[in-house]
Formats: sequence, C-alpha cells, structure tokens
Amino acid sequence: MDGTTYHIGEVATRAGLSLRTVRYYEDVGLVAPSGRTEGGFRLYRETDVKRLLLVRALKPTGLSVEELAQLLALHDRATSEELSAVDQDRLAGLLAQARQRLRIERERLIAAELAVEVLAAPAGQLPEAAVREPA
Amino acid sequence: MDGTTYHIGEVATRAGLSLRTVRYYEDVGLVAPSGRTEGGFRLYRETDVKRLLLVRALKPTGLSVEELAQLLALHDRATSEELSAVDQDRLAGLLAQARQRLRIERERLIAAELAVEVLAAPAGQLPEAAVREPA
DNA sequence: GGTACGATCACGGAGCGTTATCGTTT
DNA sequence: AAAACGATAACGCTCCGTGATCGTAC
Repeated sequence: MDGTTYHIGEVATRAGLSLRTVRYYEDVGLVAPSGRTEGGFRLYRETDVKRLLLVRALKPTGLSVEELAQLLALHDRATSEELSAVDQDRLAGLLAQARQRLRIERERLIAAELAVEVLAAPAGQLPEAAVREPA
Repeated sequence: MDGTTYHIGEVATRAGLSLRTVRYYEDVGLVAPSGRTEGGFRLYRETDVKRLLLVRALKPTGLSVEELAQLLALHDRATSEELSAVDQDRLAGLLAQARQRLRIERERLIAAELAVEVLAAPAGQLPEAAVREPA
C-alpha cells in the first residue's frame, strides 16, 4: 500500500478546492481524512484525494450532499461486495437522477450560450425567438 | 402598444420561475413590474416577461445579480442610444466574462458526465484516468 | 526558532424555499 | 360571497468566504 500522507493544503490544491470546502465536505460526511497528526492536523491519503476529485467532478449533477454521500457509499460497497437488489436499485436510481440533472443542465447551458450571443449581437442580427418560454 | 397586463402568478409560470424568485429579482433591481393595482398587486407587461426570460436564460453564466443587472442595463441603453466608449468596454467585458463562465461550465459538465459513467461502469470497464486533477 | 501552515469558532452573504398572516380580485 | 390569488415580513437553508485567534510542523 501507499502510506504517503498529505496535509489539507496540498490536498485542496490538487483537488481544486478551498480548505474551507474540504473541511465542509468532512463536516457533512462526504470525505473524511484518514487520520490526524499528534497536533491535530488532518492527514489525507491518495484515496482521499481521489474521493475529493470525484466529489468535485460530480458537483454539476446538482445532487445534494446527502445524495452524493449515498451514491459514493453505495459505489464503494459495490466494489468490494455484491449489492443487494434494493441497494442496486437505489444506486441505479441515483445515477439516473444524476444523468437527468446533467441533461437539463446541458440544455440550460445551450440556452444560455444563445442568450449571450443575442445580447452580443448588434440588434436584429440574430433571430428574435432566441429566448423561449420553457416547456 | 400592447397594454395587456399580467399578475405575478402567470408571469412566473411563463418565465419558469417561482413567485419568490420574481419578487427577489425585483428586490435586487433586476426586473421591476411596470405598475401596481389599487390594492397593491404587481402588474407586468410583455416586456417584463421577456426580461425575466432573459434573466433566467442567463443564469448559467454564473454572473451575480448585480452583474446581470449591469449587463441588462447596458444592453437596454445600447438599443436606444450610442454607448460611450467606457460603457462599451464594460458591456464587452461583462459579455466576455459570461462567455468565459459558460466555457468553464461546459467543461465541468463534460467532466461530470464522464464521472457519472465511471460510477455506472462495472468496475474496470472504463479508463482509470476518468477523473483528473484540475489544471 | 522563525515562518509557513493548520485548527477551531463564528459571523456573513447569495439566492432563494417556506410558512404565517392578512389583504385583493373576480 | 367564496375560491383563488397576491402582499409583506421573517425565519431557514445550502455552500461556502472571510476573518480572528491560536496552535503545529519542520
């Protein structure tokens, strides 16, 4: 195993998060450090960094921290043991939810890009119906 | 002119926003109703609805409400008068900022989609480097 | 032994959701 | 006159940012 440990600063930098955010994710049960120094410094391992990167990557899914925690916990267990049918369903459900949110985000993103170009156009350069009412 | 007016409920529904959000946007100076009834009900016109739709469309830019207000104000003035060089710069700056944010969002969205598929894969089905450290 | 770096409160703020209470519209 | 709709506080919540004050690492 790789026993190398890191302090919160390096971990946060590598994960692209602030110290505050890393600590917050610990508070809400998303990612806990693998240990502490004598003096109380948080100690992280590579797996913790990967976890933080995963959490950060999943943020655009819009899942709540509780849902994210469940999702990660289920996925973790799925790698070591066989999930019960119930848990498999819950995992699939969360993944479906995440995908759905991402689809919506993608649409909103495209709409936003269009809206920005409308604002940037010299008046009447682009079609009027660029900003539509939602379905 | 089109003198038709609407109450907040219909406007909110058409714009895909909650009543709370529409009122909030008024509080922060984004979109104000064109008038009020005797009893105090907010009255909106078509232009107000369009404004709300635009605000909603621009939300994924991540611009703050103040920035959005500035952007819309500048754009409004640009349609009726010639902007000063300073204002033209500020407008261009805000648009550039919006586009930059959208680019970042697009990347994060793609990364999130990849991360979800990683979680969905039956372990070792997808490349390991799916979740990368940020630049 | 100094200078980075980290820990723990604690307050703040954006962007709304959510009652609760009361008035308006039609 | 009742059913639907709206107004105004005011508190709550999430996801952190921002000090302040103090201890730790090396």
